[in-house]
Amino acid sequence: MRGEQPGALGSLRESNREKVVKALQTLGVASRADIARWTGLSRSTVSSIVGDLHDEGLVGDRQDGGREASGSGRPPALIALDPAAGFALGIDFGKRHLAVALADLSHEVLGEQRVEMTDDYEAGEGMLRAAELVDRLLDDLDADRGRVIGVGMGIPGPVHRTGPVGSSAILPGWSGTSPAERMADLLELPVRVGNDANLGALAESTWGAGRGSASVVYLKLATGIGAGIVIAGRLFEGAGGTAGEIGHTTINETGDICRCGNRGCLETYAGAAAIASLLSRSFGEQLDPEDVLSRAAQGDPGCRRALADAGRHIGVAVANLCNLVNPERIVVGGSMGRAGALLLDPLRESVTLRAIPSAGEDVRIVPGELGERAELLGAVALVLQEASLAQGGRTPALQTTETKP
Amino acid sequence: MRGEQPGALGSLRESNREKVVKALQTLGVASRADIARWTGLSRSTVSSIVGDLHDEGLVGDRQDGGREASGSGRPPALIALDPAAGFALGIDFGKRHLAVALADLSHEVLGEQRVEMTDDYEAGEGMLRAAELVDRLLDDLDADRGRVIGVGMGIPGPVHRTGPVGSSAILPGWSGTSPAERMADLLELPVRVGNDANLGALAESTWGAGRGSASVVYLKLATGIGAGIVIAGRLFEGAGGTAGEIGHTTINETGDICRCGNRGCLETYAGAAAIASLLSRSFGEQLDPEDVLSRAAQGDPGCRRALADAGRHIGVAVANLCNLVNPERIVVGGSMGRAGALLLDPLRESVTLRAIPSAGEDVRIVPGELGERAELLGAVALVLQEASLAQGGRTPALQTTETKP
DNA sequence: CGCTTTTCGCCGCGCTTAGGACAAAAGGAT
DNA sequence: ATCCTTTTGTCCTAAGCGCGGCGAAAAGCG
Repeated sequence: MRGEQPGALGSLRESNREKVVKALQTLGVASRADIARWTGLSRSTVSSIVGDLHDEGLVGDRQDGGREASGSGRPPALIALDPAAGFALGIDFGKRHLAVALADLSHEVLGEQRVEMTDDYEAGEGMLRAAELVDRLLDDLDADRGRVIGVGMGIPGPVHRTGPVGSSAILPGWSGTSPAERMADLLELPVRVGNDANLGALAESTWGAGRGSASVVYLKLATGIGAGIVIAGRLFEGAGGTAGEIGHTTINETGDICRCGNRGCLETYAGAAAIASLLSRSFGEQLDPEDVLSRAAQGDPGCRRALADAGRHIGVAVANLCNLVNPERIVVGGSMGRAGALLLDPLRESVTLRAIPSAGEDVRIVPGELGERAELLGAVALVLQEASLAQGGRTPALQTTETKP
Repeated sequence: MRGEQPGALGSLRESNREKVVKALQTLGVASRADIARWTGLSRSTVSSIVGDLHDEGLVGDRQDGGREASGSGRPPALIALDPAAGFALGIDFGKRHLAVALADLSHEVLGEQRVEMTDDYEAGEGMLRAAELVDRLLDDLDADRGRVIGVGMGIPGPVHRTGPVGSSAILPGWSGTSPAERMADLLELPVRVGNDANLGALAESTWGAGRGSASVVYLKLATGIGAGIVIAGRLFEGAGGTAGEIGHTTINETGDICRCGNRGCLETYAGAAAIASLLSRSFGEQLDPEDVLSRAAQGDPGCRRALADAGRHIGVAVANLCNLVNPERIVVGGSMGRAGALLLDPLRESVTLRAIPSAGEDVRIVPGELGERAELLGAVALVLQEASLAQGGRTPALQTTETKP
């Protein structure tokens, strides 16, 4: 808060610019007068700002479309954000897949590409493949690379703010590298990184089941179990960027050893791998998590029981989370989230039983709406959230590797 | 007089006003040039704003004090927020005591009063006594009641945002009432309520061991165990205002029944009452928490062991909290917090062992600095935090004429 | 006594916004 | 067909605000 010249006047202009851009994002196509009414600014001011935006090529004229019958009077000169003014790129590195997506500034997804990968692929190889995918996607969509304002990158596992990935046991090849920098070098674009649960939280709270809630926790149930916390529309990342690691909540102080080194973590009870291996042992045949889900859907009592138990165990940790964070809504996603009521009902029951009453009553626990696309869309959202359209001062897509969140 | 609604311009002015007030609150006594350097604004702007504040009687001249030897040059005309411009009142309702404090806007505590009460006194009686204490305090200090800008009120137990206290088993007499309204009626002043842990968090993060940290969790260890979470200087209260209830973290799914209705809560293991009753059973004589602390300090091995075990149990819950919230600092207060290293060392050890490494490394766990005054000062801080000195005298609540679609 | 240093008040400049005047472009009424 | 009303967009002016610069004031130091 010191020294740095914000150029106070400029900041006022900038804030009003932001209002106008937001109005255009919300209204889609609008006249200058519409924007003035929506923002509360005067028509003159709006006209001036729209002029700037027009000169910078960020808004374009719309030769009307359909709605010419709005009464008598001079017909409005309709304008809209130029979708081609900027793109946001998202990359999702999954355990067994890789996906990229491109969206324009109006939050419309223009295209996606996805490839399956071998288990635990090398980080370097994954990034090369991702860069290829990005090239192909941009080619296919005929999108100008220079107008990409940023890249969001989803990584499973803890992302420490200082750059290198922590001790992620899910993708061991990623340890010690600084994926953001390498990806930024490869793509020559600014890159922001988020972990899978945080991105899912962002996506569900922006477009999915968390829309409109002030505080949303996204629970990703898969091989690992993670949570992303969104408060007042902003991701809560904690001091070091590792907030939301609910999978390593201690459920039982003398339980099994977890890959994190602790004992009795939630993941050792309710992670997809734990469930599958439990059932494999009992059934005497090798099951993977997908098998568990499909057999449970077909009515297999053992698989149903295993999912219900997992739900109850997760409920213990979620109840603790409700006591601590008291969120308004919890959105459950991830591959195991598809189990639906089989898992969600025992989870809800467990939460009502174990959370203190007022916290338990405040929260609504709902399934996610975005499915497998949650992380990918979240990576896009990470870029759109900071969409620097608002600040006019240029430098949109230079080689500057802004890896700092 | 003629430009009655400058609109956005006013908001800029207001924001700079806020900066100047904040600088004065931080610096205490300062010259205009000091403020300019601190805020980054120009000397002219500061001079103009200080002029406004002076006209409104909010700042006054300080005829120097001591520090005249700061080099050669024209001596600065020192100014300071006029302490008499406004007061903040804090009331702390404890289990066995009642305390009130008065502070001025420069965050200086002008006086305190404290009385002991019988266990579990009636809410109505407590509030009457509090109102009497307030009257006496204002009389003693010769403070003008009309200049009290607000009252902060500390209550042990969950405070639901909608007003009435939830099922607080600590002060059963308070259930169902709306203490804020009753107190506001009694005092004829605006009242804000916070629970004890939240207030402690606010106090320690403003004046105590959490100064300067972006995210602080305050742990109150007493009969109950609670936490207050401060993120970026703001209290995080959750959707319903009950965030931070760490005392009811489930430590053992099949443990003892807790007063909250759940089983195996942290409080049933590490609450002061639980420790004392455990030791009483073993020792065959009635011990209260104070006895445990004093005997442990004198070297009694049983009491030391009990405190260490409590620290370890609390560490389990705190590790979970670190995984979820990833705070920068944890401040330990409350009556049991006085045990010092006896309890803190095992707690730290437990956290390092059980939190995921990156979260465990980020956090520093330190004892509180404010002791018994934490809640009381926090109640004052609750008022000072929202001190509306920043917005100019005119049109305090008229500014909000939002026209959203 | 003069020089340096630091502070403070005042003035003008540039930027921004709000509001009014004015032209433009329709539809409806006569 | 012509005029009036209505809505829109632009231009111009007035006012608010912050910033930089100038000069005066008030010390200490040589």
